[in-house]
Amino acid sequence: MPELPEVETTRRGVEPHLLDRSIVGVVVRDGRLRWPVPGDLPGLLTGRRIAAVRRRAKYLLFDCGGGHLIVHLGMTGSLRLLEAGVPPAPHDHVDIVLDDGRALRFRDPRRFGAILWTARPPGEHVLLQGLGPEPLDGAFDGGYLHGLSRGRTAPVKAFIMDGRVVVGVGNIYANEALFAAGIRPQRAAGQISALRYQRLAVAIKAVLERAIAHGGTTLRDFVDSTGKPGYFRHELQVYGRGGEACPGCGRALREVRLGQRSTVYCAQCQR
DNA sequence: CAACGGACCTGCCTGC
DNA sequence: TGCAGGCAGGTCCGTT
Repeated sequence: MPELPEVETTRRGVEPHLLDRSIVGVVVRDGRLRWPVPGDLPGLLTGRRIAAVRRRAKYLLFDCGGGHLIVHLGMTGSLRLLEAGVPPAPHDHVDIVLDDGRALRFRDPRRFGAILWTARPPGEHVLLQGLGPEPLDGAFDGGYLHGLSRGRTAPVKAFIMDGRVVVGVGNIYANEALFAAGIRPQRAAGQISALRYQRLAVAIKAVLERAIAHGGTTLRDFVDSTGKPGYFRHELQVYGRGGEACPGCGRALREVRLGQRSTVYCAQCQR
């Protein structure tokens, strides 16, 4: 599921309900996530007050004062805020129970997500080290992409999906941004001009911001903190539309596999 | 380093 | 109807 817009939608949904709430209990029904949930997570969290909910890349960071809970939603994860007494469904692996009786519930059918704890500044955690800039920050622009890409032979789509280059751009939005910028996904990253990278950086920012405004994209699993899907799916120009008419020129969109990922583009509009 | 394939895991859809 | 195979929003890890 979650690329940056879905994670940010989740963050915005849960934050107002968590700020200054205290954690009174933690229920781990299945701790077998991408990495095992720390066995002492209930002990680590119980009694702590949540001071902030931040996001770095696709990680949610819950500032608990004296430590941070790190949550990643993987491919199929979601976080919902539930009233007391809602019985758990399959794949509802972890509940964090708050002092108002409600619970933050983590669901993740494929268990590619993660729930970790760090007592250090979260940016020092091994998973957050070496990450590239946030795409919506000013430091991320066409000049940055152009400079970093010189000499690279990998396809530009793989380049912008590499978290060391820029974070938060997953398969859906990489396809969408490349279409908006008129760049063919297979083109070697190192042979794209500065001007075209400028267009690409603008396109990445625009598509992510629009997706956030629509509450993210739901293909199957993603729901926001209230359990509702995101509505950006209806705005997608190319992802999931292989064989359909290009919104720009009307020719059939092509669908290929690039780096084992479904890739859709218009051979006419994207060069 | 950079690039690439495989791995992790469950559910859903397609085609035989 | 049943079953095998392929595919899905991520990203780490090992090999070349």
